[in-house]
Amino acid sequence: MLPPNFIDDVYRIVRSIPHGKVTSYGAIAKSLGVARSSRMVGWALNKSLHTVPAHRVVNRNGLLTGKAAFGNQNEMKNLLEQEGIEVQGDQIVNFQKYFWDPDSLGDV
DNA sequence: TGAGTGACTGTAA
DNA sequence: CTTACAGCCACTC
Repeated sequence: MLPPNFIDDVYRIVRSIPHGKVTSYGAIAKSLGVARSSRMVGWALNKSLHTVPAHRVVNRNGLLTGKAAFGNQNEMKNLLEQEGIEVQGDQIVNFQKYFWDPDSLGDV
């Protein structure tokens, strides 16, 4: 079972994503020790949609899979572009270049 | 109570 | 290269 503070942990990590960077559900899940529950990360974000910069979280392909949750499906793309991230259609260009590993929190 | 669904991922064919 | 399947956990009907 997920820790009761799971959402809070996701909240903290997502908020820690540097400006102009993005990460994936799996990376967050892994960082929390629930690598196999990546879906739960998306679920947690949905619960905290308006309390975290969820637009910085995409799937492992850099695809804006959660854009629908923003109400306006262009909102997520817009937010990313505002941070200097190039988005083509629903996918981040050079995703690997913008990718940020949550585990690098303590590395800095 | 049981079955279906989802902001995912990894592996196999 | 794309498509399919299984595992995962919580929520909703």
